Amino acid sequence: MIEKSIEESIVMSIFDLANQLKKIGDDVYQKVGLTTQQWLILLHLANNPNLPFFKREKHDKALMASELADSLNVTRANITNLISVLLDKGLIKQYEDELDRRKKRLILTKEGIALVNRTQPSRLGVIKYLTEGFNEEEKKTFLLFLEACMSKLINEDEKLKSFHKLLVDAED
Amino acid sequence: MIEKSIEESIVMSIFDLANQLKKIGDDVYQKVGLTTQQWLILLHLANNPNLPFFKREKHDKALMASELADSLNVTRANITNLISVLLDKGLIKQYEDELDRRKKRLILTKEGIALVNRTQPSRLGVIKYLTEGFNEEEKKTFLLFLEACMSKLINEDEKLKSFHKLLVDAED
DNA sequence: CAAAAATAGTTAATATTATTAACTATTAAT
DNA sequence: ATTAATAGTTAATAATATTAACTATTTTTG
Repeated sequence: MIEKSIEESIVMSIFDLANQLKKIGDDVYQKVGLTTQQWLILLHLANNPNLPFFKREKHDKALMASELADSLNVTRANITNLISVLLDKGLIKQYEDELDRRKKRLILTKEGIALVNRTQPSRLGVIKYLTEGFNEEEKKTFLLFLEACMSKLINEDEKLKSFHKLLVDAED
Repeated sequence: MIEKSIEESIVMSIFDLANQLKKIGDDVYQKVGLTTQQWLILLHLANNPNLPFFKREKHDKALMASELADSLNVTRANITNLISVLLDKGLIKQYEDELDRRKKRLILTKEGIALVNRTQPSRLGVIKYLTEGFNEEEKKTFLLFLEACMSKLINEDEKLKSFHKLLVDAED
C-alpha cells in the first residue's frame, strides 16, 4: 500500500495539469495546422519572454536549431524534422551565420509573425482563465515554486543520478 | 513583441517542469524495461492515492481499461496496446467482471507489485529532493493551486470552447 | 418488451514524435 | 597540425498516439 504524500501529489498534479494543457493546446493549434511542438518553436522564434528558456539565458542573436533542442529537451535530429515542416509552410526562414558557418539562424517570416499574433487571443484567454481567482501575490509565489523546482533539476544532475543508483543497486 | 506576463510564465513553467520530470522518469523506468505510460498504469493499479485520478473519484473495484484511458487522457485503443505489453511481461493480469461481462478488471501480479516496490525508493528520492527547502504550508498552498487549475480545466469545458472560437472567428 | 443507444474492448491502418547511429562540414582546443 | 567539439543532416526505427470500423454486452426509452 503506497502512502499518501503531499510531495508525490504535487508531482502527479504537475504531470496531469501539463497533460491537460497540452491537449487543449493541441486542439487550438490543430485548427491552424500545427502541432504543439511546432507551435512551441514559433513561440521561441517570437522571443516570447515568458518561456523559461529566455529566463535562464539571454539571447541577442536569432536562435539556432541546437538551442531549440536544448529548450524543448529533445534531440537535434528531431528539431531538424520539425523545422523542415515549418520551412515548408513558409512560417520560418533560415540564414547562415556569417561568423560561424556551421550555424543556421532561424527567424519568423511575415506569415509566421501573423500566425503567432492570430493565436494570441485564444492562448491568452485560456491562460488568464486558468489563473483567475488568485491574486498577484499568490501567482508570484506559485511561479517561484515552479522555478525553484526547475533549477534543482537542471543544476544538480549528479544528485539525480544518485537516485537512479538506488534502483540499479536493487537489481543485483 | 509579446509581453511579459506572470500567468503565461506559470503555464510555460508547468510545461517545462513536467517535461523535465518525464525525462527523469524515462531514465529510471527504462532500466526496468518500461515506458513512462506503462509505469503510470502500474501506479494506478497499485492504487497510488497521490494520483489525481483517485482524488477525483473513489474506486472500490479494480480498474478497467476505459478508466485508465480517462485518467491518462488517451484513447481506449491506446490503452489496449499498453496493457498487452504489461500482460506479456507478466506484470498485470485481467479478469472478467461477473456482473457486467463487457468489463475486464485489471490487477497487478506478484511480479508487478514487486516491481512497483522496487522502484519506490528512487522515485520518492527524486520527489522529496525536488520539494525540499519548502515548508509544509508552502507545499500545501502549491498543491491547492495546482488542483484549482485542474478542476477549472475539467469542469468548465464550455468556457474553454469559447476561447477556441476566438481563433476560428479570426480565420474568416 | 423490442429497438436504439451507450459502453467496453479490440483490431488495423496510420500519423506523430521521438530516438540512435553514422555522416559532413566547420570551428576550437591542445 | 592533429584532435575535440559543435552544428546540422540523414536513414532506420521505436514508442505513442490517433481514427474508424468492428464485436459483444448492457442500458435506455418509446
